[in-house]
Amino acid sequence: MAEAVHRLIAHDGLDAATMAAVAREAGFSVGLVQHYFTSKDDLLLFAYERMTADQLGRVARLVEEGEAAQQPIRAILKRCMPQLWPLDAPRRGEYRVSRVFHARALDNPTIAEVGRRTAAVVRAQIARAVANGKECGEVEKGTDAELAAVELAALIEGLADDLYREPGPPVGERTMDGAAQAVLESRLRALFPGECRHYA
Amino acid sequence: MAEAVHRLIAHDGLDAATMAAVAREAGFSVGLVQHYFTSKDDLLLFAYERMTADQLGRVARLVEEGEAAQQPIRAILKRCMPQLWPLDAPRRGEYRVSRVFHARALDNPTIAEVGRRTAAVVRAQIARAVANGKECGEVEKGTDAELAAVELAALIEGLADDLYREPGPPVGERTMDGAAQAVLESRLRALFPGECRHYA
DNA sequence: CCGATAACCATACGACGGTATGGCAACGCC
DNA sequence: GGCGTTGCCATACCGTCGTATGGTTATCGG
Repeated sequence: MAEAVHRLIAHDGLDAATMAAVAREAGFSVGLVQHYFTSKDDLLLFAYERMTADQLGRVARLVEEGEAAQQPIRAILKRCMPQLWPLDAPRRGEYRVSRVFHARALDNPTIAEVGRRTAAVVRAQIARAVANGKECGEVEKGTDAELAAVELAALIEGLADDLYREPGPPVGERTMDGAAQAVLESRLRALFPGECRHYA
Repeated sequence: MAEAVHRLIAHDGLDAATMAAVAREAGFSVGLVQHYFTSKDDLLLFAYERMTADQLGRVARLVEEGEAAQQPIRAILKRCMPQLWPLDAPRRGEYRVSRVFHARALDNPTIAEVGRRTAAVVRAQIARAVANGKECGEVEKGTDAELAAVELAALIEGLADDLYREPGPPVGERTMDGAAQAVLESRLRALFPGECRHYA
């Protein structure tokens, strides 16, 4: 059912995610989804939490893989962050859903809390990455990990908006896609200038 | 009427901005707002355009003032950008409205176009500021103005989200407010390291 | 002064969405 | 084998919202 909600919102917006539509999309009856979710808000909240959990899970897996392959932290971050960018169809869908809930969070404390928490998790993960970088020599000692995390997290979010608005084709003489990648790359290179001294 | 729409959305969300509510808030009858706006979408679009125009106008005025006072470009930018941040009540209102329309833009091409245009204007203004900075010595010649503009614009947007979520009080041991200011300050200082050679 | 256009209003209409209700089938415990 | 609990459904209900309609007042050019 959560998948149905996700599909509907991703494809046609929140208004399309009516109880009847969700039931139809999921192949059940309206009564059944009522049986599992006491209200529509419950349903939406569940779908939202599920999606954010998915996203965080994906990046966690990437981090794990990267660490296993002994990649430098900068490289890991560079692979993780575009996970939250609307670069292909499924992620454009996720972006759409996230924006919808972002707006809904303005008047729904529960949803706002989910958003707040995931944002905090993202920041914390980046901060940890930077701290680790200081440990292993990729990051200069003077760098403020918390501040760097705030910056990078904000950058990802902001660039995601631009990427959604201007997909593929050019803005000016460069594609937004390339610009976003370039900006991220440049900031990561500035924040992680060194080489890891642990891995040969 | 546009003001009424703005107030309602800013205070109670999009759902509160019903035709009847808008009419009541504005002190008119439902029929009258129908008289001026052929549909609700029209009304919302108008209110949205009005708000973005307001914002851009404010920024433009600040730029003008700054130039008149012969402030360095970095200082001007530093004063302009928080205009788009939800730091006080009216700007929190604007932020809320902008998020609502941001979501609505996902399924409404006209609104999306307005968002796209204003984002482009913001980017262009920043890019021009950077270019001017190169001219007058505040910015290093090697800096890519377009790229810097994309970065700064994205940064503002992303930080705005954080600021709305975590107003005033602390996250970790620093207020988000301070963190955002610090991040912006640091990036501006990195991108505008020099002094203007025109003004004594 | 008059007639038309614009400002303005109260209300009716039609549609739709979330929830409530009552009921049917199936399964498992006594 | 009965019986209650659970899974599941169709549909009725009620509120609300956007819009349509018909009419009333005011404004103003000729």
